[in-house]
Amino acid sequence: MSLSAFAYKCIKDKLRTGRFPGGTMLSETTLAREIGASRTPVREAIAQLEREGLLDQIPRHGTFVRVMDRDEIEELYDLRATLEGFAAAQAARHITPAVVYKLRNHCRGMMDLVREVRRLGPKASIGAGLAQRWVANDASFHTTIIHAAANRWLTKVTEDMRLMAQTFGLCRNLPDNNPLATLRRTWREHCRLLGALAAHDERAARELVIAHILTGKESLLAYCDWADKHRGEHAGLDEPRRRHLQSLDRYARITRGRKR
Amino acid sequence: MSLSAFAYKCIKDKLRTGRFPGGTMLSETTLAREIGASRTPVREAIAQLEREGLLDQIPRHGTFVRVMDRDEIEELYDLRATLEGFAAAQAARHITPAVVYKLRNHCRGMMDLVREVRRLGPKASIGAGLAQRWVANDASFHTTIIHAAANRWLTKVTEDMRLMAQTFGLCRNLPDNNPLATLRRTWREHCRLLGALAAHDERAARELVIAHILTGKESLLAYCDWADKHRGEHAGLDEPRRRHLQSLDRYARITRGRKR
DNA sequence: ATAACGCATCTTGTATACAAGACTGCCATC
DNA sequence: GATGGCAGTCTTGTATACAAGATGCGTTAT
Repeated sequence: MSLSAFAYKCIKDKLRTGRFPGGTMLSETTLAREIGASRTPVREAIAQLEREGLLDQIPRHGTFVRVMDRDEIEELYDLRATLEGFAAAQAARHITPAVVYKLRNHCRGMMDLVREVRRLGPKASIGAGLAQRWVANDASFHTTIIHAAANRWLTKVTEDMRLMAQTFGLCRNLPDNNPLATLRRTWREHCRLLGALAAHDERAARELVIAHILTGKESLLAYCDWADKHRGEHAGLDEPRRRHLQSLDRYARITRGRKR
Repeated sequence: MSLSAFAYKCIKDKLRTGRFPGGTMLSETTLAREIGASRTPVREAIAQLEREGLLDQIPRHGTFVRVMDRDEIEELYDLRATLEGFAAAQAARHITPAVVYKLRNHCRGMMDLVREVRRLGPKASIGAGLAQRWVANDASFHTTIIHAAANRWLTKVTEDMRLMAQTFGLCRNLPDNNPLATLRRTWREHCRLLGALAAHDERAARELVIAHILTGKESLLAYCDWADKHRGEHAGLDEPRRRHLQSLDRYARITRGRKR
């Protein structure tokens, strides 16, 4: 594997796991040192991530982790709904028994998760392990459908969108106060979608997916609003946090002076 | 402007105008010499064009101008139909009188084109100038609608798709044996779409755009089939053509050995 | 004649040096 | 005290040198 690819994976991982929160400034030199390569491959990785919409490179100023405002999140989810709706319709047309079987297994896996969460009690918050399995199952379900649509361009574009949703993704630390209900709803919607796909019902498949994703959008936006309202309550001023706020400020200043 | 951006524009232009036909091998060194820069900016430009789907870079072998097979063209147009359909629906929701006015001007411009072509007589082939104006008008019409949708991610993705369609774009040298009819049809469809948009009729706008693009797909595929059938009839073996065939061969050999 | 080997030359991948813009903080000046 | 300039140090942008894989062709051995 090339160093560029390695650097790309490194940075993307840190982005996905929240090690580099929005607004963080990334220095090519520093990253190169951390990764153990020269600036060249790091630069290529950064360029690619910028093209994918995860970073924002401002000439001669620096590259920053993009932050999405509320409108942008809404736009992203609207587009995702359209794309995955199309994917579902195409999948319904082309689907094979093997894929149906695979999707059914995913649904079964999610049912198991529901059972485990139910056993924890109605108010218990789910642990990191369960949350991770949940996210992985959900992602895999959607990805399977996208691939079943058998449209290479669609696959590429949609994967990009999913990555962004996941990265900015606020889903990761979504503090759901009723995970059992959310999980059951997700499971139910997946099952219904599976039914439509197996029956080759293009219209139903499209509409179910669109509704599914728009539901996700609503809950994410609700979380955004909640987070906005409770902003600034973290008065803990440890060093890295302070530095992050500083870089975020710089980013805001530069982009404001530039784009407006 | 940075040299990278300049190199990007240079290469893209040559790609769009058909100077680099599908299968051509691009050498970083050679391009750098031509552009008058070092390999670094050229490399960045190539990387970006690869991400956009116009080039195909094969590690340690070279980078080639992508060629699309029939299926891929079909997939591209299907996706474009979905994306631009969504754009039209959103545009119908958000559209302002100013945008309607702009679109009306475009329609008027196309009507002028129709008149000019009609004056040429029913069987005359249209010249390069007219063709260029036609393509520009069409592109601008669609782009205006996409922007009116007010979804930044959609704009980005769709522009990429349009660029590809245009580049591979076979539209450029589509030998239409009845340009007047095609032009009139295009004009009529644009007018009808404009009506739906002005009336804020989301459903009609979406369906009209989808039909419009799928019609384009059909005529392009028909041309592909025609070109396939008449392949190999160009027995003229001038030096550049020969070199191109050679590079195309190499490309085919490598990708075949690699992907299959 | 044919197959295999090796070298010259192509390709990209990576490291590094240097240039130049942009920010920061200090110091001198008003 | 406020303000303007200036150097040091950050950032990215570009050129270039070198490494290493891939290719093609000529030579040689069978």
